[in-house]
Amino acid sequence: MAAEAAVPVDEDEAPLPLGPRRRDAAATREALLSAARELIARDGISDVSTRDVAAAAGANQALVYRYFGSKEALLVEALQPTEPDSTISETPLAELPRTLLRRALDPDAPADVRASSMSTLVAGAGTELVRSIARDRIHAGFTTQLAGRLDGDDAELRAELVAALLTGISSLRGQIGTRAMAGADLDELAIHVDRMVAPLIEPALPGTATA
Amino acid sequence: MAAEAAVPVDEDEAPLPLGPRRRDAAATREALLSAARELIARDGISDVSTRDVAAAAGANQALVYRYFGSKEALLVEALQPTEPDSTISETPLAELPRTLLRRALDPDAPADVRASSMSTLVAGAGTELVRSIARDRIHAGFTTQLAGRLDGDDAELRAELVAALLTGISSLRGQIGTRAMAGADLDELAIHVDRMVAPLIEPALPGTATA
DNA sequence: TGCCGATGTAATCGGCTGACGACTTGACGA
DNA sequence: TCGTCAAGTCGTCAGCCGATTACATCGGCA
Repeated sequence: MAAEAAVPVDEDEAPLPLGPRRRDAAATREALLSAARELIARDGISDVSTRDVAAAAGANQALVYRYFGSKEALLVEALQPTEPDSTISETPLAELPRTLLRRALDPDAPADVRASSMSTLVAGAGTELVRSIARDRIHAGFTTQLAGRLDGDDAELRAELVAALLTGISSLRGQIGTRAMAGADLDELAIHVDRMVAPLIEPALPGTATA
Repeated sequence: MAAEAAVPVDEDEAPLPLGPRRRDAAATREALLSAARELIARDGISDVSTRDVAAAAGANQALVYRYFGSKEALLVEALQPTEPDSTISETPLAELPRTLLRRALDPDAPADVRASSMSTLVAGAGTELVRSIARDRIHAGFTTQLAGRLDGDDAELRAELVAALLTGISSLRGQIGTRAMAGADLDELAIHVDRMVAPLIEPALPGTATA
């Protein structure tokens, strides 16, 4: 399954034109991380074992403990975002709901994106460790960024409501496979999401009573 | 223990989680089911073992297999709704969102209600069995009932969007414990939920294009 | 060249799990 | 009184898990 294990055209020096890359600690570590993200995205956090990760990475299971110390530490590092995401801060507010929706539901996204997505984290929230990771990721990577673009005093709550909606949609469509949700066209979904999110992100209308 | 001259048959299904109920097959079976629901509601579906259920029920672990045949069969029966719920069909549409929200977030609800709630089912969707149960439960117990009260051709999709929102809120507030969501007052939440759900349940506005 | 640390491997340990079979206990009827 | 059978108990098996240890091997450096 490891697509990069057979072709040693990676960084560093490449004095070996042929032959498998052996005894490369950094590459092995990265292969374990990559395999962990792949399995997390495919099977969920709670269904990942160190033996599966090692096998998928073409490495020995004991190396998980040499390089990460514990299974938890491996998962924590695998669930970290690989690169900062500026979607929320750069997308126009009017296009933001469907942009976020599209990204949350994209099944072809890279494994590291899917592994650390909100719905994957919520689905694997069986341990306090995963719960705290999910809490921090949603807060730092979603809530504060979106809340910063909203007006009003309860901007943070409204931002989390957007997160809740996206998480719920992703769960019902991608995991449970509810009929209408799984069969719906993405644009059709986006229309409804737009209308649901609008009251949260639009500035308070003067004509609408606050009660 | 020959002191009692007459043994009245009064302790049939007394809700006593403790007490040496001996040689009562129906009661033991029910105790196992009740304990399973309690543990599912507390720890999630995937964290329930037959030994834990038996211990919580004050029964022997082997009895799980005598009365249910397998762990799966026990869980399937434990996740069935104990009584039909007419909340969706009887509550006025205008009050429905906050009524459903209150019920989804009530931490004092009976164990069987919490065990078979949408968020619990979604959180334990690690196996295809649980996924199919969640699919059926949401469809029969929520989607069709709510969709039946909505107008328009995509009523089922809009009903599932309500389910997605409630599921997401319940997950973020009850499991992850996101800051704003966990700290928000329920009435404050209900105001936003009302505004989010309104575009889904209100009859199509004449001024809005259907495309 | 020969050493030695870094890298990788195999085997194993203790624990928990679902599942099963053999056994014991108790109640009830002939 | 005693046989029978359901109800409940006990011990165990096989598998997977995280984690650890002892050992094998490669490769750079003196």
